[in-house]
Amino acid sequence: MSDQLSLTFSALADPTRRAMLARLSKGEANVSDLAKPFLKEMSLPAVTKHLKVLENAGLITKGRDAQWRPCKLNGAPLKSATNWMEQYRVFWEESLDRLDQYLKSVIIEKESKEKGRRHGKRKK
Amino acid sequence: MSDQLSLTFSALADPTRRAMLARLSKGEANVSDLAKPFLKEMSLPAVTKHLKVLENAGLITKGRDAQWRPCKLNGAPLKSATNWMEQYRVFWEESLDRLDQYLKSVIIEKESKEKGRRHGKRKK
DNA sequence: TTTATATTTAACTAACTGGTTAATTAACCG
DNA sequence: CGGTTAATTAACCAGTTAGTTAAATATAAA
Repeated sequence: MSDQLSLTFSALADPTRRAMLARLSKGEANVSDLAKPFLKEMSLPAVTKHLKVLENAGLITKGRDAQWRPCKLNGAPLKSATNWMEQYRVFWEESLDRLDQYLKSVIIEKESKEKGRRHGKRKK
Repeated sequence: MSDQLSLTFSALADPTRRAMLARLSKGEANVSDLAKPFLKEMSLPAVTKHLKVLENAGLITKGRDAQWRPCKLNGAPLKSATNWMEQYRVFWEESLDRLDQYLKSVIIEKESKEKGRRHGKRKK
C-alpha cells in the first residue's frame, strides 16, 4: 500500500478504528480504556492490532506512563485526506445545482405563461 | 465490512482507484479509457475489478452505450466521508492554535516586562 | 454470418486482514 | 522477591483483496 493517503483511508475503513478515534477525540486514553467498549466483541490483542494500524497511519501517537500507553489523536493525516476530498466537492453539490436549475426553469415556465408565452419553451 | 462509510474509505484506500476518480472528475469515460493509464501495470480484468469496488461503494455509476460502459463519478459518498472527517477539524487546527497561544504568551511576557512586570508569569 | 471490439466472468494464487489463544515483557506494589 | 496489572508478541487460521490468464458475452460492422 505504502502511500500516506492510502494508509489513512485504509485505517479509517473500519468501524472499530473509527470508534476509537471518536473516543480519543474526547481526550487521551490508554489501551485498556480504548479496549473496554470492544472486549465483548474481541480480545485485547485484536485491539492492540487496531491501534497499531492507527499508529502506522499516523492517526494516533502512543506515549508511555509506567505500564500504561496513553494514546492521543493526531489530526494531520485527516487534514490531508480532507484536502484530497475537497477537490470533489463540486460533485456532491452538483445534484443540488441541478435541483436549482430545475426550479429556475419552472419559474421561467411560470413567468412565460403569466406574461403570455413571450419566451417560454415551445411544447413539442 | 458492510457499512457505507467503511465501503467508501476502503474504496479510496488505493491509488489506482483514486486516479480513476480523478480521471472521472474531468468527465465521463468508458472502461478502456479508464484502463489506458494502467495497462502497463495491470490487466484489463484487474481494472474491471477496481471499477467494481468503486461501483459497490456508490462512487461511480456504469451506464451502457452499445458495447461501451460509460462511467460517471457520484460524489454523494464523498460528502458523507467528508462530513465524518469534519468532526476532527479541530484536531488538525490544534497545532496552529498552540502556536497562536504561544505567540500570545510571548507578547504578554514582553508587555509585562515593558510595563514593569505588572501581570507576567513569575519565574520559579 | 463472420469478425472485431469492449467488457466481464471464471478459476486460480499470493499476500494481506482481522481475529484467535498462549506466552512474554514491563512496571508497579506489598 | 513474588504477584498483579497493562500491553505486546508469536503462531496460527479463515476470509478477503488484488492480481493473473483463459474463456465467455455482447454489440457493432463487414
